[in-house]
Amino acid sequence: MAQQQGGGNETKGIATRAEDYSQWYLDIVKRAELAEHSAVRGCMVIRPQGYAIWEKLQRELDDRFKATGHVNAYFPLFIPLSFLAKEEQHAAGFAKECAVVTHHRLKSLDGKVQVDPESKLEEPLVVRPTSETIIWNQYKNWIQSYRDLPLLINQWANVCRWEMRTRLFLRTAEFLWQEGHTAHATEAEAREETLRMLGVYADVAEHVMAMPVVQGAKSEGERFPGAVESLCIEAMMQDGKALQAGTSHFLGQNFAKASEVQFLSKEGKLEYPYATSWGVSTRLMGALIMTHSDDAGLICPPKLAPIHAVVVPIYRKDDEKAKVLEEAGKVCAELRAKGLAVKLDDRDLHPGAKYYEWEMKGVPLRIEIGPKDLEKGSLCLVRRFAIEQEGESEAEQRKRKKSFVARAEALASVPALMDEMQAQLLERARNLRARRTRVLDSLAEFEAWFKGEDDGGFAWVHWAGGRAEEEQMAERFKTSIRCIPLEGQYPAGAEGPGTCLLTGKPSARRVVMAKAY
RNA sequence: CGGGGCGUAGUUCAGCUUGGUAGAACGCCUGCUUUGGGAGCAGGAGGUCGUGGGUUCAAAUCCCGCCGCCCCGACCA
Repeated sequence: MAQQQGGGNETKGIATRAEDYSQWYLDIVKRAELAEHSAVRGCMVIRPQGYAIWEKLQRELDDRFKATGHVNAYFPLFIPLSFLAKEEQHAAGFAKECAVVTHHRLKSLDGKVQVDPESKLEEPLVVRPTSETIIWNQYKNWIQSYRDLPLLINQWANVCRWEMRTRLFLRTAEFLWQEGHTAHATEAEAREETLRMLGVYADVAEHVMAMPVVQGAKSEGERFPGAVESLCIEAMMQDGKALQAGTSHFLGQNFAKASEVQFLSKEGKLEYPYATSWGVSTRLMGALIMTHSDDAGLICPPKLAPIHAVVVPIYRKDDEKAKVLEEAGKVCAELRAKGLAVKLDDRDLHPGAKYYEWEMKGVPLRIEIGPKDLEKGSLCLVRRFAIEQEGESEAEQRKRKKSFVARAEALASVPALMDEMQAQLLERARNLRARRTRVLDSLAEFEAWFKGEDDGGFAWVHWAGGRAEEEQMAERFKTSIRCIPLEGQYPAGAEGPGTCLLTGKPSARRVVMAKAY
């Protein structure tokens, strides 16, 4: 193991995926300095390394929102309790995980600063778990005519869901996200919007995060509270479990009715607009980590890497140092001129220490420059990862990641190398998912796979059960319907009707079942 | 909410059973030697031991209360 050095590795090593997948994930988050626990239960601190990735992800998403006609706005953090209560299903769905503000003042009592009991709010304020109700309350003022539609708004915000159990990035009490809230004159238009934004999410997942996803609809039991239909993208993590990576909901007229929003149509009729809402969160950071990283640390796709390449100078004596640093500076400048983010690591540390650190932090490319390179006019390029080959030793793989290339050629090759690594990561993730995907027709096969040692994966199975049957599957196998895939999402041989593996009833199409985060 | 664990230096932890001057490793700072896969030596800085009370000549240690965090499970748009 690369990280097992010099015997006492307690403070240096991280758990391997094979040993303890869950611990491995936590180790990466911590050691790559992406995030850490705060003093507040369930709330994390996103550190600069992690936030830089989130910012790039935000940019990719935001550009696409703008390109599809949306604009950004901002609504309050606090939602009056009565607003949340307006849509019954919605309120019930979030009731168990709300933070509530009940007072507005502190007071020194018995020498201690405490909540002033006399400052009780007339109406409690809920810290938004999602913003449909407060936004639609505002839309009431903005929508009167069909000419006001469609209304296409997105908000970047933090939300709070008082989860019983939290995990860094994957489920935290407070998290960052974006939530799009749109209003449309017709159902068809709103449904089209729901699909369009799901497509945007799938595009970002695959082509920015290099993370393949299945696009589909949620079953009734997994639907967003208040939605008519919930669409989602589901990704597979390296342990075979599913992670819901984004959702796009068709809300029908539920919120318009709850907030009494109506508009006059072209025909002069008073109508309720149709709504959508869609969101992705900092959970995507967890997805990114668990999709690509290895036992040496984070692997970050070039499109999201805050640093594309790190330059590590190598020298012995002062005169060597001066020459090497001069060359390193030039190399950095030339790469930056190509639009790459390059870091010169000239700290007074041994090169090996820097290698381990930047590998842990997931920088795609390392460039070593030493006296030998100056002499030969070459650069040493070391990729963060190489596609695994069967039967290959670690030493062999390490060698394959490293290449000595003539200076000009090396510099010219970097942009293409980034594209290549981006593509390889997607391919690698696709292959991994394919290895853990099965089209199954019997409960016996299903049971064997999910009760086996490796937790199964994505099972494409025929399904005609209802909520009760879903719960039965959850109890027996800890699996759930991740989604009912959209047309075009089905792998070869999985299309068409069949019979439900549990009930034996006829089924129109297969669904994806898996264990989930 | 159930089960388990933990709160002592920046971090990870030892010390607690059997009360008696606050410890280690890593990290950090300084100097010298080093630098192509986690450097070595020497010196140094750094802690009201989570919190409130009790027992005692004396409490990190024993007793009682409280608070907080982590992990596993239940739950989870």
